[in-house]
Formats: sequence, structure tokens, C-alpha cells
Amino acid sequence: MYDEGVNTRPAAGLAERKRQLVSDELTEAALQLMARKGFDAVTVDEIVAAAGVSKRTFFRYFASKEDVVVQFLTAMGTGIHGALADRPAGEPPSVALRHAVQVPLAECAGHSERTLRVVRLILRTPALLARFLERQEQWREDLAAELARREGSGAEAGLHDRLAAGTALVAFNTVLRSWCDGDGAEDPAALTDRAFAVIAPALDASGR
Amino acid sequence: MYDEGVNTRPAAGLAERKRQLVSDELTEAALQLMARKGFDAVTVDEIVAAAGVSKRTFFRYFASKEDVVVQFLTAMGTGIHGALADRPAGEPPSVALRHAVQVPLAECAGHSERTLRVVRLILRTPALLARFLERQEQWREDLAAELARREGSGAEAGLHDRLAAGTALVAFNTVLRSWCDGDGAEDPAALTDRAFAVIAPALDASGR
DNA sequence: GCCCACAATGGCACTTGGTGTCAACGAGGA
DNA sequence: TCCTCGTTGACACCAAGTGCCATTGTGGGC
Repeated sequence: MYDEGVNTRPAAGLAERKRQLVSDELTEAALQLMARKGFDAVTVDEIVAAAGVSKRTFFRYFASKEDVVVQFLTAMGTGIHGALADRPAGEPPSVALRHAVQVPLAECAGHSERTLRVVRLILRTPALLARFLERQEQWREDLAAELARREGSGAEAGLHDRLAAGTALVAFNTVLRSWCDGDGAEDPAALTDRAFAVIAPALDASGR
Repeated sequence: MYDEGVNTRPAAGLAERKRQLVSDELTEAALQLMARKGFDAVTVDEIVAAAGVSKRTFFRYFASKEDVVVQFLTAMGTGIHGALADRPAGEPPSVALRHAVQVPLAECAGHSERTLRVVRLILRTPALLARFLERQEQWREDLAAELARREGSGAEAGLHDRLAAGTALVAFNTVLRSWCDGDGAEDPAALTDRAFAVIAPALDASGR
């Protein structure tokens, strides 16, 4: 393991690695240009020129121009969901969700310089924000389903789980925005704790 | 067309009413076509052909193809904000927010057939959902500001207000989705009450 | 080493959303 | 009557995507 998880097996999918290389190259070029000129001012033609591939190839890797940025954060969604699934069964929802949300935010704090640039770009570009929020709707569905699995089904389980998942994501977004607006000065973990201190009573509310 | 609420004052802004007429015609044509063929399958050229204006005129009235649908719901945002501003000062946030959110949902229940079609279109079309959620970010800002004005500024007022506003909107969205998925059978008011019963403790949480 | 299948790519034409520009049109107002 | 201002339509144009097909490897079986 040098950089990525590559190079583990002798020749495990050479084609795979080539694809990954092209994808990385495109993402890098796109983020570089957009950080400098803004999302709207960068055309796909510029990106592919910088990356040395054709426009057609770009759209084979990314469904849209927004995708090349938002896909960068896809890991967050699967991260939250996976982390929630890994929490012990007895844990109250507020605690489990707090830890789940904590996971991708810790990533942020780690690679702050790079991540901060991307998050800033997303939160300040209407088109990107829109796509990001839309993707979160899917996260919300997944989280609600996972909560339902954990907590069993009571009277208003469906409504309650969807509200809990949504509220947790509101906390996530609020933390992300505070962190971004403060240029990374604030500690995401501390912000998350404070946010969940406020919303916890709603997440653990009885009436399931 | 003697349908709309026109014709109130003798000649108050003739040009205004002409503009309104064109806007209504376009909205009507768009919603009609999209309800039948789906959002993506309808082109702007079809819409303007049906409305009898030029494509250029369409984009003078609406910023994008999404806008013609989403603008239909703009009243909701201003409705919530206005209703919150009108609530008595002493009222706890959970009660004030519940009533504020109730207002546009009551509108839904009123003109259910028409509204239901639009809501369904938005919630089931990714591009429209994205725009809708993006617009809600603005609502969230406004609601948080209004809460700050109402409640004064304590220790973590900023964080708390933004969480409260976001959570209230999550409830709003959840109700809207339930109402839509149930084809309008469920009563929005009742759903709202149940949702707010769950989230109220978070909205009224101490620590300001 | 040879050939075949298959995946990735590039190029190109085409549709669609969206914008800038300009000329024409029509309702007042001096 | 003429002038002005707002609305409109027509046209050209740019950028985002998509469908299609020819080309180019690259790897595997023989």
C-alpha cells in the first residue's frame, strides 16, 4: 500500500487501474480549474483539454458536469450509512447517528486543505448545492431504512425514522456549513457534538 | 379568461396584468404537458408552441425550464416565513414553527387535485427535486433569521436557530412526501401535528 | 507468434437549454 | 404628431449532453 489501495495484488485488473487513472486525472483537472475560475466559468472542453481526453470520454465517466464534483463526496453518503450499520444494536439512535455522521466529518478534518476547497465550491455554487442536496435525499432514505432495521417497527416507526434521519442530516449540513464558513478553523467533531446535544431529544423520542 | 383574481380594480396596471396572463399561460401549458409526458420529455419549444409565444419570451419569464414548475411553489416559502413572523412573540419555537409550516400545507389540502399533480412531479423528477431543495436552503436561512429575531441571542443561538429551522423543514418535506405518496388521502394537518410531536423537544431545547 | 473478441476511446453530427443582440411593434405622454 | 419605453420575436450563438460508428489497443486462446 503506497498511496491508494492499488498495487496489492500483482496484476489485479490493469484495465481497472487505467480507468481509475483517467477518472482521477479528470477530477483533478476539473477541481483545479473550478477552484480558480468558478464552476460556471469552466467548460467541459477546458477540462478535457487539461486532462488530455475527449469530451465524449468525460461523459462516459461522469453523468454531468456537476457529477465530477459531487461524486467526490459520494464516499460521505456510503460512509454514514456504513458507519450506522456498524454501531452496536442497543445504542440509542441519537448516539448511533452522531457517530455515523462523525465518520465523514473526521475525513474532512483530516485532508482539510483539499476537502475544504471542494466543500466550499459545492456550498457556494447553486447548481452544485442542488445536486448535493438531491443526492442526500437518497442518503436519507437509506438511513431511515437502517434505523427501521435497528429499532424494529412500532406505531409510527416510518414517520419517526424518516424524521430522525432527516434531522441528523440537517445537523450534518449545518456542521459542514459552519466548518466551511469558518475556513476550517472550527473543529467538526466539536460542532457535531454541540449540534447533536440539541437534536438528541427528537431522535430518541418515544412513540415508536 | 375571467378565471383568475384579476378584474378587481378598474385599471390598476394594465401592463402588469398582461404579463401575468402570459406567465399563467406558460405555466399552464408546461404543467399540462409535463403531467402527461414527464418533465424531461417536454421541450421548451413544445411549451412555447402550446402557449403561443416565442422561446425567447419563455426565458424572459422563467430562468430555466425547472423554474416554471418550482416557481409554482415559491409562495410556500414566503408563506412559511410570513406566517412565522406573524406568530405572537411569547410562543415557543415548536408551536410557532408548527403553525408556520401548517399554512402552505393547508393550501395543499385546499386545491388538492392541482397541487398534488405539481408536488408529485417535483418529488419524482430528480432535476426538479434538486431545484426545490436548493430553494429551501434560502427558506432555511430566512427562518433561522426570523427565529433569531424572535428569541434573542444566547450562547449558541446561531447554531440552534439553524438547526431548528432545518428540522422544521425536514418535517415539512416529510409531510409533503407522505401526502404525495398517499395520493392526497392523508390529512396534511394531522401529519404535521404528529411530526412536530416528535421534533418539538429539539426545537424548544434550552441552551440559548 | 497469430488472430479474435472486447473494452475504451475519439470524432462527429445532432438535440436541447439558455443568452446576447437587434429590429419591429404598440401603448401612452408631451 | 412624434417620441419614448417596455414587450416581443427572430436569429445567431454557446455549452451541455447523447447516439453512432470507426479506430485502437489489450488480453486471451490457439
